[in-house]
Amino acid sequence: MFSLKNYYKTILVDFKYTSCLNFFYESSAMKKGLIKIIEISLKKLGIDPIPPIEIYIPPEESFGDMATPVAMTLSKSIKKPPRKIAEELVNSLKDHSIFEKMDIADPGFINFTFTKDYLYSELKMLIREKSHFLLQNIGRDKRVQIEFVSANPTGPLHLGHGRGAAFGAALSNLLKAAGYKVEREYYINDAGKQVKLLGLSVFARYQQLLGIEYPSPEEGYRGSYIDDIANAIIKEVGKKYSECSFDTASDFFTDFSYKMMLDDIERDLKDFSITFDTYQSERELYKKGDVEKAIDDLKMHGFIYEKDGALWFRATDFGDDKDRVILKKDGEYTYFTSDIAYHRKKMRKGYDKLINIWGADHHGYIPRLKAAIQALGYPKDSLKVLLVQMVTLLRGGKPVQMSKRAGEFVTLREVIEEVGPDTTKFIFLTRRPDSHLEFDLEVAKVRSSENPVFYVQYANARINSIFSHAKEKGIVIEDFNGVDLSMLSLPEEHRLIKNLLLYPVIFESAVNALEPHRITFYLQELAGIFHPYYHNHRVVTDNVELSRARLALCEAIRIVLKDGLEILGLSVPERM
RNA sequence: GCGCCUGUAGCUCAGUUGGAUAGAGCAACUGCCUUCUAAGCAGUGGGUCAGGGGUUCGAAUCCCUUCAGGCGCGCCA
Repeated sequence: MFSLKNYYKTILVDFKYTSCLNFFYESSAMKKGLIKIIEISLKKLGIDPIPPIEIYIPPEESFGDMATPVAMTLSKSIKKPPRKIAEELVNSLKDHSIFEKMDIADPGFINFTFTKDYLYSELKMLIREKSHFLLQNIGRDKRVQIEFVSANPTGPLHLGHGRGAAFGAALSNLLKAAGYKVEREYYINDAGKQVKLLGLSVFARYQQLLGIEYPSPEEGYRGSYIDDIANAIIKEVGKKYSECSFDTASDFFTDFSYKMMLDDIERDLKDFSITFDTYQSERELYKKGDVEKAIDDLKMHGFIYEKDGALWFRATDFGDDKDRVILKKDGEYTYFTSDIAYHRKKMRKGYDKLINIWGADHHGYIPRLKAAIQALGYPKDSLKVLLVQMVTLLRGGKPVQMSKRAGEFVTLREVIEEVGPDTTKFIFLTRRPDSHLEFDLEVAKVRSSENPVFYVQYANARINSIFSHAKEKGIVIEDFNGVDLSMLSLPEEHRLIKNLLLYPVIFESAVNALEPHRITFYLQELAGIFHPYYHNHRVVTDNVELSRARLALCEAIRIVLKDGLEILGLSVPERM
């Protein structure tokens, strides 16, 4: 009988692995193990240098479990036909007990099929050591800060912010699961013209609501939320500021307004299950002298000059299109200036990597910020800016009119209320962030009964239900160790096991590509194998041993589903 | 004019960073609830991967070019 212990021994003997546990838990055993085995065989065959070994899942299930094109890759450099290389490699791998078979396909693909015993042992590992199986220490405790949403507190969140929020949160969860130390931050633009304009817009509305004629600012903010703030102020201070000038009331109105807006935003995010670890205020950067220090720093390094009565930063020294003003001739700083200070502060906190998630409309801003980071003496790629493309909101195929000026737009809150938070998130997370997204309210709503998100969640709920049923029948499993997994002999069961064991492969690729949506697609696939299996075969039957084995399989599925759903920031309902 | 993103089935989107015969969901049509949940299952149809050229064993994927859509090119934020 195959035993895991023997397998470890095989590896120890063959490859002189001093720490086989690392080898197993570092990533997918199936993939990494295979890579290692091939590398060693190639070395034995006298091939040097050994190229990076590519392993992928074959296009047809019948081909095998995993495949490599390495023979083709090598063909040129060692001047041998790919088929010949493949044959030699397969030959040298023959002794390994984990392969049921190895096939060579034209022009030189090698297809590997694992033994069932190997699959069972890996499945057992998944169930027994789930934290090790799921937590792959790719990040090695590196500190990453992810800044996202950071919407100006001058209006409610819209759907575009929602996309950034869903993506940012999922990415944070993903990296955290991958062993990074992740901090999520929201940058509050509470200084500068925009919040002041908000204050003025509210001030005008305040006067109007008190029956005093006062012009709303030309380019000011409108919409019912402005009324809400103005009414809240009336409730708070009554007519205290009626008929006084904006100059004297400016601070109060501005502060009151943006703080109320910020509360709203926080509440919206909370209802979307998005949380942050830290908030950074722009005002605070000025107050604490961070902005001054940043400018001094740049001056010291000689990247600042004066022209036309303003101070300029030599962004062109680092590849930007033009130099940028950091102190205007009217004595005000630009938005960019505080942003330099902000990122300087971030860098000085000692993160290994900064990730900013921005709306794609800000892409033109990247070169100047990266220029600033380099001018401050940090490597260019210490900051990674991920762009999230725009969202077009439709209703029944027709664009919903969005006029910020007229205050007519659909807020994130309204969408969540109409469509539901999980469905909304799922729609965001089934797309690459850089693809333009069409969000049709009618489609999202109509589909909400048959939405893919429920398909995945339902699989988990179903499994819970199976376990309750098993309990009623008197089958309770305290320890899966004693379960005989070789009872799982159906092709569907082997498919499920293989799919589960591939989760770490998908996970790792999602981490490396910074693309949580790969998890979403994987979960749909897993659920798509489980549901038919459930339909065609009963888990709990009179055959107790078989029932126990199938329950173990269900347990493994539940572990992976839950892990994936949690990474995506979706709820995991126990029953539906 | 310059820069960034996108173009894949009727619709919305994936496509393992260059791999084998390009996939899923929705929509359409046909069946299945006396069973551990029908938010489920089984089946059918659907493609010039925007067009053209190139790179190589191999391209939806990389390079060039044309076309189409979106966004950006402030001493605004």
